[in-house]
Amino acid sequence: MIGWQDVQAEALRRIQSRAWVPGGLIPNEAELATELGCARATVNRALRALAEDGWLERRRRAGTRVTLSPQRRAQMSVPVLRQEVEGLGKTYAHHLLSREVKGARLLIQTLHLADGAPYAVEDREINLTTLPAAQNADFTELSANEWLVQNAPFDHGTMEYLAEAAKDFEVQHLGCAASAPLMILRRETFSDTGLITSLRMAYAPGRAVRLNI
Amino acid sequence: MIGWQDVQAEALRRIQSRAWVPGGLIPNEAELATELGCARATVNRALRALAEDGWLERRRRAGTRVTLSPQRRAQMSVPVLRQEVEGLGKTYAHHLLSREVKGARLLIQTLHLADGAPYAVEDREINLTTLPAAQNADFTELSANEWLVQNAPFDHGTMEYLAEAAKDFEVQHLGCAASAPLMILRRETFSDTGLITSLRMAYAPGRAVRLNI
DNA sequence: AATCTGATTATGTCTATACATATTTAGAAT
DNA sequence: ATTCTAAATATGTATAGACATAATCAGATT
Repeated sequence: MIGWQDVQAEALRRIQSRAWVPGGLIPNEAELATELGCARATVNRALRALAEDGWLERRRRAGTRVTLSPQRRAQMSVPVLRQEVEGLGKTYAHHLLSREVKGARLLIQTLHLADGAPYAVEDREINLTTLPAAQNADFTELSANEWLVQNAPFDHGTMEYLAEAAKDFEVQHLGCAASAPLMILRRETFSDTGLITSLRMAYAPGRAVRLNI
Repeated sequence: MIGWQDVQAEALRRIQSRAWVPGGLIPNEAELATELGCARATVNRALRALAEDGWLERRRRAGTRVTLSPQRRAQMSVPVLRQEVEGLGKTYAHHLLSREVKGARLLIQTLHLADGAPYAVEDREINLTTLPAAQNADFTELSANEWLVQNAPFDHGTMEYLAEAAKDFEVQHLGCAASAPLMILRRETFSDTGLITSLRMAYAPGRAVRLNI
């Protein structure tokens, strides 16, 4: 019995071997089903998966084409520091450095530690308009990062990694050399009602952002 | 008529409202199908999609559970410099800086330009054992990056972003300050027969790695 | 108590069929 | 030629039914 993964593998072979040329139309689902000896639904599932992975472009009635330049996509999970640190086999801890309310904005600074050594410093702003509950949260036990993961499911957001020279504040808490090159993460997350939180995280030297492709 | 996207939306609502508690079992497909008034296949498609997005964990016979800490995943496309630069509305160009064969390794250095200004310098190594055709390729017209995209479909690979101080070689070609903080990309790509190519790319200051979540 | 065995069960998948929907194409009317 | 309209077509999706597969459970055996 031929399954959808077999169909997918065969289709991918034809794409990579250029039997199906980039930009060109491929046979329709019914034809492929007949040729490969399976139901159209099976072909559909295989081609849909390839389209999700960026190999094919599909439009009703217009048919299915091989993507011109198959942009490979890489996935990474949104970092939760505790898990990241514990994944390295180290013990996670954090210190609340400061906490201040300015109007509807709650400003928080946190130092994250791995085996007692500075791992990252975080400068966070929480929007109390969209998330009033944060006003009363105690971030000394549960870090703001973790509290938000548990209490504020988000809809969408943006992440941005930059290389910047360490600022005084970061030099002080990370214990790195003055203006050392640091990996900086900026992130903003939104719920359907608006901005929840934005942050700037500076990682201690040596931290890499790894992705699999 | 209730469709799989409706089922997905309803399930997501229950997850986010904690009607289905994190870590807990949810009703099985047959029950949900009866409750929502659709076929099991429709529920299956919805829950499968949620599992792919990390909201649910499914195992045969064991049932479906809400993921304890829904690790949101971010996607980015593997950068092809020409497209990246042209996406910024600038003109792309490149210079082959050096090309050398050392045994079975082809070493290539390339400077990438955006509107004539240095955008990145690339230090690449191509494995001639897995890709002998590269020996005869002319990388002055088509950059090594693009030549490989077109001629060496890869299976899998790793990417790693780092923040490092600019080396002399990079200072010289990017025209940045000595030991300026630079975003560095290391990448290795493999085919089923082994390593195809590895590279170190240093981006001119200010370049960010953006992801959507 | 420990181990094995078969029944049970929830998800995984395939099939045939049907209809929906977006698009294109061809033909008719202007 | 242009515009409108209807037919054709490829993908999208829903359904019932069937069997596959993995994990679990309960009972029997050692």
